[in-house]
Amino acid sequence: MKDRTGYEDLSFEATPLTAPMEDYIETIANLSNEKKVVRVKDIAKKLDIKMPSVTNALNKLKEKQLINYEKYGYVELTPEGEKVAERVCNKHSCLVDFFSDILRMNLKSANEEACKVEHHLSPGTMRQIQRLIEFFRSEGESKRKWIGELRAILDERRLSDLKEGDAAEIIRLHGSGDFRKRLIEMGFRKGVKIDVVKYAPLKDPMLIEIKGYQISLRVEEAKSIMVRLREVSDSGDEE
Amino acid sequence: MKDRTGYEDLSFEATPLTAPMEDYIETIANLSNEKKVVRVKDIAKKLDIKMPSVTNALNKLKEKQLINYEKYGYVELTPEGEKVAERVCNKHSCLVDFFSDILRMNLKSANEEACKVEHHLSPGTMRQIQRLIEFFRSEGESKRKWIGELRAILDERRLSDLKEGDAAEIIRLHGSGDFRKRLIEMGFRKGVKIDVVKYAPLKDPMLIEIKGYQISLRVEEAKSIMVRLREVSDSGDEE
DNA sequence: TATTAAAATTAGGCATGACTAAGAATATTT
DNA sequence: AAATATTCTTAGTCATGCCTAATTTTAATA
Repeated sequence: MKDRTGYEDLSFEATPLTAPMEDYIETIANLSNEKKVVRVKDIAKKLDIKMPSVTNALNKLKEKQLINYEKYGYVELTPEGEKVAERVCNKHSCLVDFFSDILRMNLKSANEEACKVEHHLSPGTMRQIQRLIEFFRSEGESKRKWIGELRAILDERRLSDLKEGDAAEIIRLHGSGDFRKRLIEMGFRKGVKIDVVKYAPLKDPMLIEIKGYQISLRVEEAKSIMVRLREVSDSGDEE
Repeated sequence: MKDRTGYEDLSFEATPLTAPMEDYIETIANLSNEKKVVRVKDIAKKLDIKMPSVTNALNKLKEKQLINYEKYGYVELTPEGEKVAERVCNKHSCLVDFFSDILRMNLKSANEEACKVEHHLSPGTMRQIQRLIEFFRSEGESKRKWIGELRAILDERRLSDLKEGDAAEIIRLHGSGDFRKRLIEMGFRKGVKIDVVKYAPLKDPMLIEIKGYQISLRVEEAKSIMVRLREVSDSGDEE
């Protein structure tokens, strides 16, 4: 770090970015595509943190020469920053594909899970996941049947495992006794369609829609209802 | 947190464990199986951190009633701690299976990657991965062929992507010009077996063994040599 | 243009979780 | 049993990355 050597630049990119810093870069990249200019406020909102935290991070990213940024000004990625962003975003979308196309999770969950692990997987691992996805996507008659088989398995869930917006169809009822009887009386039978309207704030009673009626179920109860996902919901984050 | 309410216990398990804390629990569980007693020193060594850091963490885990631990004494998981450990360890081994059996990574890499992401995936995601693994393992004639196809793809790597201890077989040489010629002269031909002996400390020149000779290759050069993994190496962490 | 509103920054604080240095407790050896 | 080694803890430091409160700058409005 001594000056006067003429080699200061060599120390750049030496320290790999931390997970939160990668998140900043990723967020800035995404906002650049959505908006004309990227402001501190936008980043704070997207990451659900307060503005001073953003200002602080931006100063660090500027030091690393990953963004152009002047006090009270807008934020822009440098070419170097773009490179990082591309790397991170590629990881992210690869993981989203994995979680949604292969593991059959809805887009919202896929995105959330991708955000959580994208900073921690090595390039080698990502490459293998990428290939797995490509293989699943490549054509082939016998393959299609096989993938269908797998999806049947992956799409079978406990009702309690579904997310808001998921649509499903009853396969069977586990459990026994009074509760089971009550379910059957309410119309819970094989083939009947169910939509998950939403969860209570505490995530416990879940509100579902069945045959036009909305019913609130305790999560513990919903565990005994096996369903098959009808479509991988595209539930975007409707603001 | 005010006292005199008589309800202090209710606040336990309220805060979910952080990733490092989960690591401590996991490490303690593993050491319990390996050794008679678990000591601060063992944990420090396993996690590659210094002893004071361990002491510090143990005090926190004790507060959360996840371990039994007295000053200068041994460490033991409480029943509550065991529960956490089981949850974490299950995640870990499920991920190791995924990385090794499905993505075809060697055991060492699989373990490393599992360590990095195991704290970040939700139970729902784990369940889906679990099912994917089970599906791959379940029998079926046509399935076997299909899996073989997938493995052929996943086992094809650039020589530079292999890890220490991996064994492979040359598929083809990319690149062109002098370097390619030189490779061919040295015996790099389709079908020839290669073992990765080790990487230099800086990870750049890699030392391989081919036809009984050890050769040092620059990673950049090794990228042009496509190989097929011969066996998923069980390279344990030989101390 | 003066005033108000919004956005951004500075300053200072806090929780995590690592570290070093130094001293105390326990084990091992002689 | 005394001396030495090892292990462990305490005390204090540091980097991250978040926060709140207060201030400053910029933008919008009257």
